[in-house]
Amino acid sequence: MNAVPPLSPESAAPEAAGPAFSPLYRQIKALIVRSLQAGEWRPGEAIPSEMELAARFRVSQGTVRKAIDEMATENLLLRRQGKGTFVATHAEQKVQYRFLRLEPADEAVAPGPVERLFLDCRRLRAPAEVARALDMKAGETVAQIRRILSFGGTPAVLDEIWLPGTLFKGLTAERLSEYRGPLYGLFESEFGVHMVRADEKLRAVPAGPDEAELLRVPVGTPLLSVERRSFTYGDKVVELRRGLYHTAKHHYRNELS
Amino acid sequence: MNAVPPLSPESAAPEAAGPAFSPLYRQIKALIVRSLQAGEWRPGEAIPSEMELAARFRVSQGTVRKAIDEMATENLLLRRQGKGTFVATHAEQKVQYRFLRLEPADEAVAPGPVERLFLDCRRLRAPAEVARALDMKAGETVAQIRRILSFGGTPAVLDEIWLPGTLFKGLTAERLSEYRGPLYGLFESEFGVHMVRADEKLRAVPAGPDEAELLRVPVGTPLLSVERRSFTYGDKVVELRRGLYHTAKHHYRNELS
DNA sequence: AAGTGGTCTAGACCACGAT
DNA sequence: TCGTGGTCTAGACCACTTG
Repeated sequence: MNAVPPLSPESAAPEAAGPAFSPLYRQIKALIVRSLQAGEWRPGEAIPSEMELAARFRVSQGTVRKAIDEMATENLLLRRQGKGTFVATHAEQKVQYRFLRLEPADEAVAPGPVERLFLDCRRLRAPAEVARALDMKAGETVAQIRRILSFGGTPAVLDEIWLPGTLFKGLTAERLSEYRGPLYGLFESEFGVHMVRADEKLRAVPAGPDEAELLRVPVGTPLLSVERRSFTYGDKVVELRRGLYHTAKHHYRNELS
Repeated sequence: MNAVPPLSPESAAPEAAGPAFSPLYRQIKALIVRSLQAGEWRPGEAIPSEMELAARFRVSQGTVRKAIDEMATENLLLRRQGKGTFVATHAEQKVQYRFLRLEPADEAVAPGPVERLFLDCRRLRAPAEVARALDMKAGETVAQIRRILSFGGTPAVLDEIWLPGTLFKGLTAERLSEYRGPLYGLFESEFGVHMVRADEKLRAVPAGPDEAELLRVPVGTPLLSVERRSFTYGDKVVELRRGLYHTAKHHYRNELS
């Protein structure tokens, strides 16, 4: 027994250009991703057990397992032995601020909670550059947020965030201030947009006048510029973010392999 | 049949504090790592087939496979379907400069080859800070290299590299200049030291007088400071490196998930 | 005790590369 | 054609969590 007909490897990619062969577990994975995308299971909830999914897709448990394995290493799902497999979430997670790589330079300093201050939240027509990065037409409306993150009273991050207007309709400064925890948690629960992965481009730049004042540093101070594009399911860009990090007492940590 | 006696799960971690249980495939993985460490197979060479390893360790092919799977995702090994499984190498690899995340900001610009210029290569007693980072006693001898990387004639990276003297005995400026390709390739073939992973701390800093001259930028220009510790098998630190990246025409790329 | 994910095995067959 | 890694299955048992 190989697979239920509509799942047979041939049916997946009959084109001449693409990969000629797609293993069964990848097709299962794609189906599970589609269910996540459709909101069949919400962030934080458990998905069906491996046995149930195996029965549903008419494959063996091992095949489902391999599909889930990949999704777990991509941080789409979270396995907990004895309990089940859960949809990853940015809210109420042990590791808050999953995408923030900034950490205290001095190991002795306890990290402490992050203070969030929202400067403004507006809706406007997307500048050409922003529209291009967000895969939108120039002139469509976007939401723009500016905010500051502080550690122990000292401002360390100045963020400028751009979001597609259609996805974030009722976004206001008020709702931002009320919400506790990371922005991505709010995006999930209030707008049903789950950030799955991101890429970043880092540069060292001098602080401009406005930025210097907001971060309380002299004009020209070197800052770490972090340009991030965030994606949901299906590799769709849903956020453009430009962060300026003051790296006197913090640094950006990265692991290579 | 579970395992050959000396591999029984119990024997792996009888301590009270540590993890009470270590699956068989992790024990196999540890054995393979030990063989790599001992140089049984050199970088670029093929290791024995899964079947051979299964016979050697008296486990099933699936168990060996899971061990190798983990090592492949950690970039210790490289699987090539139909050919075999190979020891990862920094030399003669498609992706040269595996640990260098700098790339041209303008996508239109072809990357082109990197030009390397060695400024000096000395042996000296390790400053306290360097000794601590390299897990050495203060005063032991270390090798220090300074060099510049240029792209298309424009200097972009100024590196200062510290290596334990005991591991890199015959290291001279001459041998550095002669070798083609990434430093880590030379470390592998000439000194038998294979870099397996690294961590980095990034900051934005102003260019000092010397640095400014070498990188041909004005004093005070913001530079991206990249402090890297590199590890061999067994999590042993074997390199400390401080890079200053000029990020006007390049940026440091990172992926988050 | 029951249900979940985690491990291990054994065997069949497929895709790929070299010969 | 052969040997390699890659996929898929089926079944047994283990470890962890909850009732």
